[in-house]
Amino acid sequence: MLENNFSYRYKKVITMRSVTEMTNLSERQVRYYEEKKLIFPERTALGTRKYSFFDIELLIDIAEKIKDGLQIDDIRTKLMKHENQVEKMKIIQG
Amino acid sequence: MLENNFSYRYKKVITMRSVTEMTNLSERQVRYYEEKKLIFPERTALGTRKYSFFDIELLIDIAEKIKDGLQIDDIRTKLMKHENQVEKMKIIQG
DNA sequence: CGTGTAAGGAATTCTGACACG
DNA sequence: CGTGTAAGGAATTCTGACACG
Repeated sequence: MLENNFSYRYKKVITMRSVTEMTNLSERQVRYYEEKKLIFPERTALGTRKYSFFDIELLIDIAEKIKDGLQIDDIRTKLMKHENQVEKMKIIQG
Repeated sequence: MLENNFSYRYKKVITMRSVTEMTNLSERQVRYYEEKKLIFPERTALGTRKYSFFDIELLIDIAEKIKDGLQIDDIRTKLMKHENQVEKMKIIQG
């Protein structure tokens, strides 16, 4: 029992199949969002994609924004902005 | 971003492949421990097993106990005792 | 008892492409 | 632009069994 809860959210262990089940997206959609640099799954030695719980959350968020009429490029820009802000907060807060 | 970190530990999403990679056990071993009622993976609609991070921890724990010379039946007994104690603590505390 | 292995079938995942609009 | 689909190959996972000890 050495591991801590915190890492579970970011560990890439989830298969495409589970991703489609949890997000209600198609494989095509999930791969397309990767192609468009919105998500970054890891690959096993044999090339199968692995996603984290965080990726799942992100995909659900992305799907919602698309449904609201946003374009993928804009979503990526927003995500990157948000990421930058998190980084800045970290630096400011020390 | 609705989900909470806590559930990640128990959600069954990890494939056999990842389990063997993370635990260094063989598929045979993992299935045998299930046969012996030490772990309880879920099944997808199509019959493939899914494990949680908690299952991974448990398997690592089990592997250690076996290496120490314990028998599987004894390990199961211990695990169940521990579980009962956790249950009792919950009742006592509230 | 706990684990390895070969066997065959069924389901998964991948890539690149064509299609629609 | 974002998504569906058919195509074929490669790797995964499953079960039941035989083996060793």
